[in-house]
Amino acid sequence: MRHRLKDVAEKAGVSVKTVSNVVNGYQHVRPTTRARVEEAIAELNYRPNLSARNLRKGRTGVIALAVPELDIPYFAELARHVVVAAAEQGWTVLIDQTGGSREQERVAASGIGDHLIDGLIFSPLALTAEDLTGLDGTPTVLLGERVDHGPADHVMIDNVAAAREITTHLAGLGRRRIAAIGSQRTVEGASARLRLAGYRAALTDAGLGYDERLVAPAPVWHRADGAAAMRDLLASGVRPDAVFCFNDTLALGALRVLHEHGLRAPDDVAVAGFDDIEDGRFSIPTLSTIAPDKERIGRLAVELLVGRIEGDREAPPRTVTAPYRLELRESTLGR
Amino acid sequence: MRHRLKDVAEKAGVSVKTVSNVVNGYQHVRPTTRARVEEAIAELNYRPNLSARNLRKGRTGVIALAVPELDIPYFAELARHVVVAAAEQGWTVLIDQTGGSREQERVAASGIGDHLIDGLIFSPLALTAEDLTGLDGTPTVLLGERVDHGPADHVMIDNVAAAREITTHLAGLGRRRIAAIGSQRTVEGASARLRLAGYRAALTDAGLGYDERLVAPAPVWHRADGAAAMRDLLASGVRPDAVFCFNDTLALGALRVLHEHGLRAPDDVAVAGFDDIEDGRFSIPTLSTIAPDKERIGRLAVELLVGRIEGDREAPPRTVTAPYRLELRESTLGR
DNA sequence: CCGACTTTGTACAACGTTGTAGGCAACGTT
DNA sequence: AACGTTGCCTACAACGTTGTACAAAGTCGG
Repeated sequence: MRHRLKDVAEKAGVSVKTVSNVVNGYQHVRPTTRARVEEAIAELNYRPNLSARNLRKGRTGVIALAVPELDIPYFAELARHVVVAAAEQGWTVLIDQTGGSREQERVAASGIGDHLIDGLIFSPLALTAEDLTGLDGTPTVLLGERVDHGPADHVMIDNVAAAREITTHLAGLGRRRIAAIGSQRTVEGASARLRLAGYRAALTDAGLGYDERLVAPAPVWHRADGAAAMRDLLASGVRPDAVFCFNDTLALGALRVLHEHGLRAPDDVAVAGFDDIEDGRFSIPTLSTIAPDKERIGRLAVELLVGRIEGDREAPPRTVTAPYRLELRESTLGR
Repeated sequence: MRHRLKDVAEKAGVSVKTVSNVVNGYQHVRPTTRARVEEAIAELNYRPNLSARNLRKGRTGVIALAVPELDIPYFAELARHVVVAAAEQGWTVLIDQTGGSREQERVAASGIGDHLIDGLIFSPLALTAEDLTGLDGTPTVLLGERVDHGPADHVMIDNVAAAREITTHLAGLGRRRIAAIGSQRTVEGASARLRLAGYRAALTDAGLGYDERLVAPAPVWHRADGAAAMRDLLASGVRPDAVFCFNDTLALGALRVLHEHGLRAPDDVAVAGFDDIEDGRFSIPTLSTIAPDKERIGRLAVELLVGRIEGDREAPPRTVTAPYRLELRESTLGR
């Protein structure tokens, strides 16, 4: 059976509030009393009832992390960092999968488990800025590029610069026909738009023309979509000598298809990705990529959110930019 | 601002309890009253406070899933299935990462967020049966092979049979020097022991001798460990012509090292894994593996847990076995 | 040894919800 | 007309905790 403050109080011969004071580490409890209470707590294996505490305090100590899909490695890795950063500050993280659908995302945004959470770290795909303004005021931090000047705090990396940098790397290898995989025409495709912009800027920098036939769309960014896009590129006869994929899973799918066609990376086609997921360090060949500082992103998101929860909720939204690194491996450099 | 039952009640001109009755769908509320209340609810955008409801009802509607690491794809995929299965029955899932350490696992087991959760689905690595008996009686379902006859419900697949089957497949290809990667001598290594047993049984079936030098240990089962183990095997000069890796990430690491050594899979060394993670369908070569029915496992775990929460908590522990499939791909069959 | 102040502890109310008990109409039955 | 029955609704208490107000005990300076 679970025990309550009352049980501990009776056992220690003090009032309920005194036990509460001990549990919460208040001063003004005589050491002898404190010891007696602590003994009773240990003996009964007392644990506070969080629902009651939350009801009283108006806080739950739980924040939610909403991501499109956990089995996209990037989000799984990010989740780990968020959980760790939150735990350091005594917060529990509830992880929610939205599947990337607008409906699910709206449900998540408007209060997973309703009053269960104090704040939300949210990596939206489909949601628009307007969807977010309708929130009841749950403190929210956005990850990624979806909403440019939304009503919430925001952690991002400079997608345009990163995409430009890695495309420039491809051009620097002497590649002239650099393809891109992952473009999207939908509203959801904010990241895609930014990365495409970086890609185009790099082409201009390198004095290369922009050829629309070298840009392959991918509705979502799974391995299978990268594979399909690469197949289309090869079938269309445009013969790229390099491909910049807008994320790593796309790139892994593309590598697979190149292999199926008997083409070698990077000899025939250099391949670069974006995200630096674990797989890319062991793929054949290993994958050159943009490595966002995920640990930093997770930590910043938690800091912003906790600041919002405990501080001024009406302060203007802040946008924080996290650093990234160029991680060059075999898929562009060879062995 | 958030509204309470009381606000709705005042607006609708009824008592607080009547609003509660409407919210909970009780009968004996006149349609006209119900309509008036519902209108007020909509107008105020009322959401029940779960902490208060939980306090009153003694239930939170939240179950936790504790896994070692989310960025091990197997667990991420499993998590998705658990979340989906739970959502279908109206339960929210809180995902917790234990990191596989005994200490963290014990914390998780003894009540993540204390009274916040009604039950726990738990995939332990390091915890022993005794650790679990100490629980306060939070309904728990175990996943995986750790605790054979522990005090809790259990969902598993037949590891011995599966390992035997895939090893037999390797032998059936005519391979004579079949190595194994992933053995563990620690208490944590229950899965490792079972899979090793299946491997040995298959060797016997095939009339092959057991050669200890062909069995490489791996303290944890990440890609890097598979790579290290494969390197050791090659360096030791035992030259296997096949490897059964105890999970897919180990196998991907092994494939990588074979490639670095200029060996081809499956021509020189056939490679098989275990878990059927997404990566294995796009790796080069694609990976032959044991495919546990993860969707089924997730669903069974939720069903067992909910049954435990809502039903008889004292019933004897049940063990349920989920099916698996042999998924043969290029790493053993070639193209 | 007294008054003022500090320390230590207590009683009570409140957080928002739901279960229990019961009240008041309206109805049909004797 | 008196009665029990049913349908609809309300008042109250309780879940376990903590903030507020205050009482009791201890300490200190004069």
